[in-house]
Amino acid sequence: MTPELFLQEKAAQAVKALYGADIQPDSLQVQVTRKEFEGDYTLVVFPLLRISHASPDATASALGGWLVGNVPEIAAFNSVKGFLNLLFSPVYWDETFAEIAANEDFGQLPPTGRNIMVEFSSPNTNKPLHLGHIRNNLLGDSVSRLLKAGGNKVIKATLVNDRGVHICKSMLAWQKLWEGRTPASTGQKGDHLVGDCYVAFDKLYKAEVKALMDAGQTEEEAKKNAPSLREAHEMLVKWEQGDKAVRELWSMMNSWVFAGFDQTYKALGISFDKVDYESQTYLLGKELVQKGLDEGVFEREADGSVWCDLTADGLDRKLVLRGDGTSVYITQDLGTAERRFATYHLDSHVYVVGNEQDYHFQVLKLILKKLGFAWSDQIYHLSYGMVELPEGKMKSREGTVVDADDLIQSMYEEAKKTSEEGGKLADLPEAEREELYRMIGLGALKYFIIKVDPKKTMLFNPKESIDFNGNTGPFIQYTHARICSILRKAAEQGIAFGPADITTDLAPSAKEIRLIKLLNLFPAKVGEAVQALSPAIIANYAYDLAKEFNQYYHDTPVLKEEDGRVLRFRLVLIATLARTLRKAMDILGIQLPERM
RNA sequence: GGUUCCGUAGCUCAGUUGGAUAGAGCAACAGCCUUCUAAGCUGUGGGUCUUGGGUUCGAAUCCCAACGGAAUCACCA
Repeated sequence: MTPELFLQEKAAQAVKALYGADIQPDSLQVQVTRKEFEGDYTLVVFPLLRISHASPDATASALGGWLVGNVPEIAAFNSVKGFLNLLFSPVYWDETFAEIAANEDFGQLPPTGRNIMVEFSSPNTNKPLHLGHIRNNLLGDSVSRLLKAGGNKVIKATLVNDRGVHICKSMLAWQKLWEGRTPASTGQKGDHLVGDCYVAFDKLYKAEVKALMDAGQTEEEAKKNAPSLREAHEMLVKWEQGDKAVRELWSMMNSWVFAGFDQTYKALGISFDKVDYESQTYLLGKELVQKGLDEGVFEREADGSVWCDLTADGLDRKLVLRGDGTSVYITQDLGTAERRFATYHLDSHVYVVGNEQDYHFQVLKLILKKLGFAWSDQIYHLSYGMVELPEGKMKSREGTVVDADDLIQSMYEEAKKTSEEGGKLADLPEAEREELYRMIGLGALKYFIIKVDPKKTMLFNPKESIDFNGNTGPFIQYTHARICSILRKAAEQGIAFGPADITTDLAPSAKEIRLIKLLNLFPAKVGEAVQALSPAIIANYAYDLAKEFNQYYHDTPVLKEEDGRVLRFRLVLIATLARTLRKAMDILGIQLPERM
């Protein structure tokens, strides 16, 4: 039981005993005492004044007196302006800590029996991944880990957008300009090669548009009439008809992109349980259109197109099937959602998709609800904000995108540079050092992205690069490495320790109590983060833990402690701290090195 | 114009179901390596929480309005 719940319960008993009133324990407000006051937890007594009919201080004193007299765990109290500060006994903290230390899975919440699918990443196969995709990938991956820590069964899924006119554009440019070039022949990563094709197409297209406009066409006409765009559309039609040559070219170029993506995913430490390809799912959802028509949820226009009228819900009319009978984006999403809930017996489905699609998901949920699917309420759009550069939004056409591979590489180099300046790893074999640089660089990148509340637009300044000091991934990794160093030395000295070394007659210092209190918060933080689908909560918690340790470390020389029992107590404390840090950072997908 | 989201220190961000004197980091300045790793620690300066109302014992937090910024409102995905 958390101290908060414990106090609420005891305080409710106190109110009953003193004033004879029955109140709900959870209606009482208990919070961690601010550090400028003396105490561990604080009960806010204002809401109780109408029951006590006394002044805030008198009420607080009466309650405090009762609690100290009747609850052995509570050692002392003081009251300040309506805030009742309560001090727990050292025994209480010893017991609390002993429970944490003995629980190998501390922070892992009990099983919920729920199956949750998390869809994220969902890349287009016409260009390489950039910083915006990184935010998506890291969020999706850590939310998956978070939900797992919350006791759920999680399926990580991605839907690769491998078909459509945008891919045809790359294919066309390749045919026209670079036929014969392959990743093998150029040594270029496949996704970058195909991305270059896409850029080349755009250049060609723009030149054609300009030429047409010079010849007297309006911009609108020119954009529609540019020959390369027409060719791309023809190619898409051929693709849909299953034209052999087009399909072969398509498969080949897609395979290059996949190989490139795999490399990037591997570098990011991200994997999926289930990969869907849009080329195989884009026809899904059409039978739902019929169902909708049968049930009168949809209506058909004279030209054959099918619509869903959402104006009564404050939205617009939404097209769900084109006049020519082909499906649109949302048709497919309706179909995949239905199939997934049925196939995987999902209780919930999280979509990690940028906030530019807020409207789309609003519509998706609403239509599914109108179609009578009870699970439509269990669809969560984890909507995240854009990553902006100091100059504003990233624009691929203006070459202001931050490429994912480049960024990962530069993080690695930064880590290597910083580390070599310190020179602490000189004795390690090269391969191990390389592995550490990779871990630290990636840790810096991941933490930088994840620590920000998902829904906020965030800013990335490439010139200032990502910091390795302060509230950063490497700071937490460094803290862990320091703890490991102490534990290593203790082992060298032959000191054995374990949870059994925590006995109730040891009085933890004020700083140790702060650490225990903080540790104790972890499961609640996980619960809160699961509720909010926000790994940022865990990131900021891990930072607090690390910072608290660093302050402790600074003036508590653990290994110099002469009293063997106190020494072992402290070793258990920091070992538990390290374990909790690992669990927290595991939720973020960040590895913690033992040295750095 | 409709809808949704955001606005906290010079900059990047925290801030729990409304609670005490609003917190970190970066940047600036001043200290601390003979002591378990200085990617660290300590200190100083820096705020009309965009603005104005309202709700109440109490508001950065909840409600309304205004201002500023973003996204979206396609037979694109």
